[in-house]
Amino acid sequence: MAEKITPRAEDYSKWYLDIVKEAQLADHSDVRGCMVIKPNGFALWEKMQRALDGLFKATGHVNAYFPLFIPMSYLAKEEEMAEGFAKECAVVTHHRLKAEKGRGLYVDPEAKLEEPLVVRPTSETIIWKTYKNWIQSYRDLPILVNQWCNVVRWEMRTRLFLRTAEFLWQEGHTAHATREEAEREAHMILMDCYRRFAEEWMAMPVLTGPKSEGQKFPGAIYTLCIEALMQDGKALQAGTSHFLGQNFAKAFDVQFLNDKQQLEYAWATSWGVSTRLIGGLIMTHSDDNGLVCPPRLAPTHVVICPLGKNEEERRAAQAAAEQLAAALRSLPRDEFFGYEPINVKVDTMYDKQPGYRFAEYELRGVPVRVEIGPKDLEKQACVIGRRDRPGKEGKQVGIPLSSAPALIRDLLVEIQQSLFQRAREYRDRMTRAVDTWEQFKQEIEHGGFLMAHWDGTRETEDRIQEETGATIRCIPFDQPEEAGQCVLTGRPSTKRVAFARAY
RNA sequence: CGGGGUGUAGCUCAGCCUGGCUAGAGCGCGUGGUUUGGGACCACGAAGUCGCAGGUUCGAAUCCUGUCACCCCGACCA
Repeated sequence: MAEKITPRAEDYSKWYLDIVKEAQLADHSDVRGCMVIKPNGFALWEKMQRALDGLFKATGHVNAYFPLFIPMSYLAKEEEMAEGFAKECAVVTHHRLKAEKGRGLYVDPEAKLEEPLVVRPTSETIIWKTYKNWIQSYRDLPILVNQWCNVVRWEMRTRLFLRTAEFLWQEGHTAHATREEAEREAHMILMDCYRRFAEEWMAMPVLTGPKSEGQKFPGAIYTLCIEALMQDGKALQAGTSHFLGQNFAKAFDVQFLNDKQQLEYAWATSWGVSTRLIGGLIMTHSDDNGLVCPPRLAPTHVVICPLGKNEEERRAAQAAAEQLAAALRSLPRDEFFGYEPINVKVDTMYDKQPGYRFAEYELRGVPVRVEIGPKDLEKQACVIGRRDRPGKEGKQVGIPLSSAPALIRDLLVEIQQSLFQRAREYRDRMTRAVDTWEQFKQEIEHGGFLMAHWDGTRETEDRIQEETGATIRCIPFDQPEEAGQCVLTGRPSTKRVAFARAY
């Protein structure tokens, strides 16, 4: 079975690419480092967008849109950011081509732009340049804006979803009158939007907390992150929320008059998650049979496969399937499914064998599959299989058609919970405390998060990375304070931090 | 940008070293038939200017020169 997918144990990154391909999520495009997101993959992204957008709106944010192109001089205004992104920017230098017979198309040298335009790698600069015009008084604050868009970062090595030259994301950019309010915002986004989304929708447990100085975003005072652990023991940065202080307000001279009639620079945050989350979702739940998709984000919740050896049997089975589909679609809408109807597909690939059809929907990650054949119809019943327990083993037979809709609905909720629980158990099992350098070097080879004391210096972090490939992923909020000694230098430390090798 | 590799049918590749007559296989695709409760089989069929441009030769997928693209490994990253 499942010859199309390279087993995880054999080659994890090949397995990952097989899943992306076989679940029809995305393809490599002809453009280096860029992907074509196929309808299945995009449907997943749309579900993510909808859930996240709901969380942003519920916390007072609104959507807007800023230009794709950023004048190079804007990017230059904030030094750390300029330095951080300089090496990976796509640049527009001309505004016209020429078409000539015999010579074809070429760039018109006459059409050189006075100032090069950078394709946004992130939008802080152009947005803060704009905010200068929006902000004069404390009464104009806060500004709580988000945008859904694409960005380009000219990466050397790319992998579908995890790192592509162009990717889709959302970027929130907020402006506040006080430091406290901005910091509250950065924390709130991380905990109430990103953490909740990761855990409650993606069923992906995450560590939450600041990045170390060495890992923070260029231009930020500090960066908060959600950090997940993939099945191969490598960590994935799944989302970040930055407290930017007054760096961008100062770079773009955004001052406002506070209620004491004093001029003050505005306080900023920015935060984003991207299509990388799709990569994280795949590597958190999927197995050697294909994609496993948590029900809350599944483009299709239920597939019903009517079975029959001839026209007659098929007609009867398909009628029953359509009826069940209609019953599922008309179940009362609830919060779990985003107040949308359950999405049901009736499969009619009769030219393929049943086994092929079952395997196909396992590849695609449909959480629940229903089989209705002549044997079931005799008893007005059906067979229900759950994707998180693939193959024949997870099937329940003889479920009466009349009670199937409610049962399937509950099953979807249960699958969601069970995926989260399984992922959390794995993550917890792969998270362990280490106290000596020998232990550290040995344990890092087995992947997972190593909770170790660190002396807080950049030098130590760099040395650990050089020697082991591991970086500080997160300084978890919920890690208790305790006296200890740095795992490398033996210098005093008050808290363990999470080390891992990462994507 | 350094090191390695590959461009032949929609996909994966063989053929190239040692030039030769209609350029092959598997998968996929189409048609017909037998099948059908965990990835079926048979028959027939469609499909390639052999990455591109030169050169050598009676003759080039094959040899030579140039060029482009992509992949893998390193330095950078959501």
